[in-house]
Amino acid sequence: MDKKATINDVAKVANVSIATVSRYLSNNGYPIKEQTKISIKNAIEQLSYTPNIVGRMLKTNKSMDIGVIIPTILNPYYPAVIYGIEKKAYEKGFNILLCNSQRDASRQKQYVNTLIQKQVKGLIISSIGDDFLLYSDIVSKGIALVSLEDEISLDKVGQVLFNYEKGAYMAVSHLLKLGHKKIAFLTSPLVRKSRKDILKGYIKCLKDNNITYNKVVEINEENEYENGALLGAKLLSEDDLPTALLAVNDMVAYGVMQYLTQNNINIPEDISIVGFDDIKISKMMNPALTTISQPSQKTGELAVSMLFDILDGKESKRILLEPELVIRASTKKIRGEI
Amino acid sequence: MDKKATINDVAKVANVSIATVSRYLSNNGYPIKEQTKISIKNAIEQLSYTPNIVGRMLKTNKSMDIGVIIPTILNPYYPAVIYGIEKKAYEKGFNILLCNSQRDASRQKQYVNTLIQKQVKGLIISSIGDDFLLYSDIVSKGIALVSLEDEISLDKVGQVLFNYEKGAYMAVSHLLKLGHKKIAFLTSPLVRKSRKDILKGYIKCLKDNNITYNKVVEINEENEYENGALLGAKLLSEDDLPTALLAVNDMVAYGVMQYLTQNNINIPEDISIVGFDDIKISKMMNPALTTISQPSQKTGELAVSMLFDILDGKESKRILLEPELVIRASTKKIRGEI
DNA sequence: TAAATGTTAGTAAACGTTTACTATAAGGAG
DNA sequence: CTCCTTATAGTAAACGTTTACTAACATTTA
Repeated sequence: MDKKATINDVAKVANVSIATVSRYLSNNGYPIKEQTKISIKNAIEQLSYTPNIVGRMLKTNKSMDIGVIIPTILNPYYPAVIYGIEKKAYEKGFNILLCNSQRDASRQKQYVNTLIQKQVKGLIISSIGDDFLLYSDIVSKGIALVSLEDEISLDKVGQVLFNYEKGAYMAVSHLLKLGHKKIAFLTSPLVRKSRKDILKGYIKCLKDNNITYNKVVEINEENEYENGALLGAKLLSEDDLPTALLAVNDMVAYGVMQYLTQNNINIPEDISIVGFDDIKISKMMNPALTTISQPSQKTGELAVSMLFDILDGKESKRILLEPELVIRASTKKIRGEI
Repeated sequence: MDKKATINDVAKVANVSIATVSRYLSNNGYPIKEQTKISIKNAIEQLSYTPNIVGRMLKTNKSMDIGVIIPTILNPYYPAVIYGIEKKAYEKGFNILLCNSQRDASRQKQYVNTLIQKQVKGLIISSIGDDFLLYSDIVSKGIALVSLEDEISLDKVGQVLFNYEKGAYMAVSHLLKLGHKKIAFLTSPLVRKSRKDILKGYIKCLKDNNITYNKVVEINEENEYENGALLGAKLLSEDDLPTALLAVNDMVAYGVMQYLTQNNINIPEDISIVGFDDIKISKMMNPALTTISQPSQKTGELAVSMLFDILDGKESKRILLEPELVIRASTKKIRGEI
């Protein structure tokens, strides 16, 4: 708990200059006598000296941190993304500053500011909304920026996107093929572009198949866990029940499933349901959830690679990941069809 | 992308000294003329200046980061803990450096080193194992340390513990009350103290109730998601099947449930199962999982409070959280009993 | 009116590093 | 024996802040 040892202390004990100690530590080919090396090594041990990265950072301006801003860590989709990010970042010796915006724009802005001030090398953000000024501010500070999911109309920004519209289209197609004609879309607030795209895909597929029935059930709450019950209740309160559902994400789907089951509606016998994301547990649910797979871990890994590419001065890219339909037990042919 | 503006640039533009700018920024009662304030404000805007926290940190030695090391982010228990940590930390203006040890001791050690070098103010760790040296190293560097789940025999370390043994005892009691006499314990490698404690509770409860049947099914894999199938297979490969199961955590329970269901064993009709953790989705499973509730978010919040207490020089505490049995649908009276 | 006080601002020394220069000694080339 | 090179090490100036001193006024106070 005493004062931490610095490079000066080490130099004094080893009876060399701080430059030599610094060189010893940086371990770049600079030649140092074996003798000297040993005494420095001993001094370091004796003082249990640890380099102060803050000092180094100030001098070299080489931060080894990347900021990560996500809307919520409670939807397992994001931990999976973070897993990918952390994995790749660790390989490069980078650390992650994790920020949870809680889907709150001012909180997100505050986090961005802090991260800039902390001199992060890069920033990966799954943003609440399209805040052009925020992004350009980051970029103009020389910080590599990668956006997840939401499209940003700005140069020099890496983007790992997902074809939400197509995903929704595939989901609805699947339900139509099973004979469903009354398909509802259950969703959290339609604020993010990704969600709006899902809506688009849903509408488009219905239109393309000349289905007139459509029902969008939206609620104001952001908390996905509790949304299920709310959405379920709202759904059941109306007449003309659908026979199939598309949920904006898997978590919402679970909530709805649970609510419906509790209200004696069987899945998939009475109502089929398709989720969105394919988080790990979706295959463990009973019934296992049919869903649109979005490669979360890969998204994280790609984001980091892209970030390093930008830092290396390469042209910033834009990747559009394609959805995949994973058919499990929560969807089946409509009653009466063979 | 030009050179970032510094406090010197601001001072020059505003035509004042850097000291004045610094005072303006720190916004502590130091009196500054309105006139001066305005010109500084303008200069800052004009240059779109952002303070460099690294410079500040070096001078003040006041880091606003806390390191968090967890074994895996893929088990939703940890994101919930992180949620609690982040929430509390944000209130105090602290940021989180998230590290995923992947249950790998050397990786954990490396992360600890990096965090020390980054001058984190505190460190919250859910550790792989009991590495006394590692801990004392941290403490001796003046970094506040809080350990989650695992007990550390070291002064000055905050500890948020959980009564695993009692939890297991309660789980087994519950199963016994339902008439089960053949209860197996399914677990990932018994390396962490927490897991060993669960085993203890399991054994003790059986002994207290004069039950001789016991079966511990352990596998070497750490990946909880895939464990289920492995454990399930191992279980079914033996004769004398149990009628009830205790899983080391909810994720393992899901895996097992899924495997058993696929092999035409119904839960809870054929086999009852109790999990451990009560992660959010456990109530959304179908059947919903009976489990021992471990307050994840609260654990995170307590850890941060404790950390700040230590930083404030208060006596470091040790909190033992008590388990709670949450009865849901995955357990029922043994076949034949009324 | 002189001294004391309050307001406002500047100077310069840290904080712990890295690194461009510079310096010394030793060994080879001519 | 001079001159070059190579191996090794030191000096000191940065990096962007904060802050203890000091300074210059203006305003009270006695």
